[in-house]
Amino acid sequence: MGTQSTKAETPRLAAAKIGNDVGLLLAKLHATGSLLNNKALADYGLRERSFSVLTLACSGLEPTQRELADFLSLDPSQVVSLVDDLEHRGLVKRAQGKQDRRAKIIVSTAEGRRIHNKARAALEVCERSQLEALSEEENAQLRELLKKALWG
Amino acid sequence: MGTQSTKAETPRLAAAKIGNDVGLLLAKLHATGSLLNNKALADYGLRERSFSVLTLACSGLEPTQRELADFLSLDPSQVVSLVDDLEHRGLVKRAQGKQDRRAKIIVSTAEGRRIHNKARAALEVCERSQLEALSEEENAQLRELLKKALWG
DNA sequence: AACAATCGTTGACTTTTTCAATGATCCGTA
DNA sequence: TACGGATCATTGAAAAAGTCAACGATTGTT
Repeated sequence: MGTQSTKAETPRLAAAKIGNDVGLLLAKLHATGSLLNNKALADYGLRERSFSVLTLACSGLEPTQRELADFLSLDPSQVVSLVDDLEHRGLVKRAQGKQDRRAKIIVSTAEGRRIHNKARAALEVCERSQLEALSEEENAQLRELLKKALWG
Repeated sequence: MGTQSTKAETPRLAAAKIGNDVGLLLAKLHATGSLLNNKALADYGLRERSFSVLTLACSGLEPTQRELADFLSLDPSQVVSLVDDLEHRGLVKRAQGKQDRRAKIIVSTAEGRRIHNKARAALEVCERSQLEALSEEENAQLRELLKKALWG
């Protein structure tokens, strides 16, 4: 995640054409965001990824591990580790797939939902501060554009 | 970057509240983008990061390695590796800092600029396909929002 | 029934990230 | 001017993350 000074960074280099490169802008905003998010989630023993898994486990959508891997752009083996960790801590559990007995469905426990609610609140504060330069409307606009870019 | 199927992903899980989490949206778009970008840059022996460094080296802004690290959200030691690689291939060179003799300024060679132009063209095609769900106007809007979020 | 494909899991392997230590240099201050 | 603390690039080691092939169990297809 690189060296991240707390003092406001003077973006002398943003003038370069690269400052228009969507790939870099995404990488940069993602990097600084991850740092803040992970810091905020540390109080709950979570990181960005385990939080994502927990969120989906709490969603009622009953995702399989394969779906989690696809949705989160992770290798299936990484999902195994994440779920192992959450399961050991009693926040989620593996249930057998309904149509497919190979698949395992990840569902949250009551404790998992409790932790999730707290963590989510903390993350929202965090996200707001990350995007504080954006108005409420621009914030929503950004979300919509990202979603559209991903899923049309 | 995890398992990435070529077939269109059915975003069943996007319905979850997490589909509104800016952090996840950024991570996801960045992940899929990186994959495509790196594939496109492979023809030139570059990756996203070395391309970024090369771009800044070509910009005329005469960045120091420290500035590169800050701007690209990398550890200074990672910049050393990236510059080492580009320098060995004759695409950039290290010059002594003007005011500060500790610092090293990274500048492009003629060959570096040649490669950069080709790579940039390839990346633009790639980026356009990544954001094909967005209109030209939305594309520009996304850029502006990301820049504003980063630098106000 | 046989076959290829898919799911979760494991383990090995590579790459990336993180961090502390170092010599050179800069800057503020006594 | 000289001292002391800070910053720069660099190195190397340790930790974390990512990649990949193989496996048993199960599925769907022929």
